[in-house]
Amino acid sequence: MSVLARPYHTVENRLLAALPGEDYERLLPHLEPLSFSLGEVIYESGGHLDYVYFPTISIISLLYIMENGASAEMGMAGKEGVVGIALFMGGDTMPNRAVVQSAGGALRMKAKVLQDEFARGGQLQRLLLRYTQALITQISQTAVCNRLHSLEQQLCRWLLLSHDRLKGDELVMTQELIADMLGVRREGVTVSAGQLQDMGAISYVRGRIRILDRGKLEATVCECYRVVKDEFDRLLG
Amino acid sequence: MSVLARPYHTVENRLLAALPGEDYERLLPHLEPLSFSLGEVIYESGGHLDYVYFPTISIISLLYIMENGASAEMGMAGKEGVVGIALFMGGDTMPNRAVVQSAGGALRMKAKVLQDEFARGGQLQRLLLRYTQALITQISQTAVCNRLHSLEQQLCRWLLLSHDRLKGDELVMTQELIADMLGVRREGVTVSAGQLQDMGAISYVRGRIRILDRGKLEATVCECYRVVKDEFDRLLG
DNA sequence: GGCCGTCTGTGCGTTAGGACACATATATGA
DNA sequence: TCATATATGTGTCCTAACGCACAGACGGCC
Repeated sequence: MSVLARPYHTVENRLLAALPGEDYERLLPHLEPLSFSLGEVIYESGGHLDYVYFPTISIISLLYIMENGASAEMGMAGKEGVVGIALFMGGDTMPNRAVVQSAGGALRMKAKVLQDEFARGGQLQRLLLRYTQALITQISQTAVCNRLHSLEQQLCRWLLLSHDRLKGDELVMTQELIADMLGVRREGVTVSAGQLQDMGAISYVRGRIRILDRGKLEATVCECYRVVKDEFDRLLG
Repeated sequence: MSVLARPYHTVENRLLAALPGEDYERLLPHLEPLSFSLGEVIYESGGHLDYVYFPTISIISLLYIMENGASAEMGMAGKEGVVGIALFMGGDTMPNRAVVQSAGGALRMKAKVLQDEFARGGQLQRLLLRYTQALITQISQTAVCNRLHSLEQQLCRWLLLSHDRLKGDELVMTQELIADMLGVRREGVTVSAGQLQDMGAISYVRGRIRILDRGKLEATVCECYRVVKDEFDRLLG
């Protein structure tokens, strides 16, 4: 079976698209398409997972929620990755929440099927581990960026990472939600987004962000974006 | 071979100590003890690794160094873990630096030996993956803590995480170096460390910190410490 | 049209931490 | 014993971001 003959939605996930035909054929019957709506919680902190999810055009945000309700994003997963790494890493659960940041499709696979396939030690294992390493870099860079860079730079990083995982140029997301992701005040996002809008990088209308000029975002962002992007390309490109 | 019959230094690394006797015997000839001195760089950002390192009484810090020289720690590894996860995750290198934060012993194993053993899919693979998941939680919590908590709380977290990995109560580390780890100014560390000293939690004399009262540190620290500690205990305990 | 809920814009006082400048204290070695 | 390098303690000013309050502004629905 050639790549072109694969169902379109399957190929849209880059991990699945990178599987050799033989592995792909074995797994195809176990892949079930589904659709996520904005804000949907895929798993809770410490919550058990029955499936792993391979996003196709959706974006999933990994958030940590503090005891006092404050939150901050540690990373995100889109068509380049998978949600539910605890299932093959062996820990079964993670102490964070996974929330749909951008509505859209995904494919799910039963935990048991994934674990069995992982245990074979083939290409899927290799891909999942490399993806996990890239995710570690993304989380690390979030830590560094949180420490050392301005809100405006972090917003640029977040917008660029999201844009890379989006189909078009429009992101449906209020400033309030972005503030929750970045772990900052909503007003702070208003100010920084206003600056990006003034320079013509984005337009922002009531929960709809449109990326107008990536170049301007890339000129404003800190090095953290590039580090993460390069590492994903290196490991999975 | 019983656990007690194992060379003392080997058992001091908890990952190795958790191996079944059969696996342990196969790997023992490939474990080579060595000693790290304070400040030694184990690998550079993007640098190739010939060995993985299992710390016994040393502590290794994983730092990201910015283009402008600023730095921030993303995580640390001691007797509970291993340095060089890129070798079994498949990425070969990581975009960070590993530096000896506390001098002491470790065991090293040739990359090839580790990779072959990992590919067997046995207990070592399981342990390394679970450790990696715990490390992800540590890095995530660093990101969240950097965003949401005070320098004093972060210093407490750092001291407690280090203390858990230390043999005694004394840590040889200047405030300057702690500042580099936490990604803050040296003066900020002086002030926060002064507060912890005033409350009798630690004593601090020219590059030697002594933990006097863990309880007081635990009363000051944010929830991040507990989340990380519990996750390590759950996954590797 | 008019109401209401949601989203965004803005202002103002507060605060944690940064940048910089020094003062002081301790170790080491000539 | 003195010089010097290293480590820590303080002070002053500055800035980014926070907390809070409230003013539009837009969208949907009656």
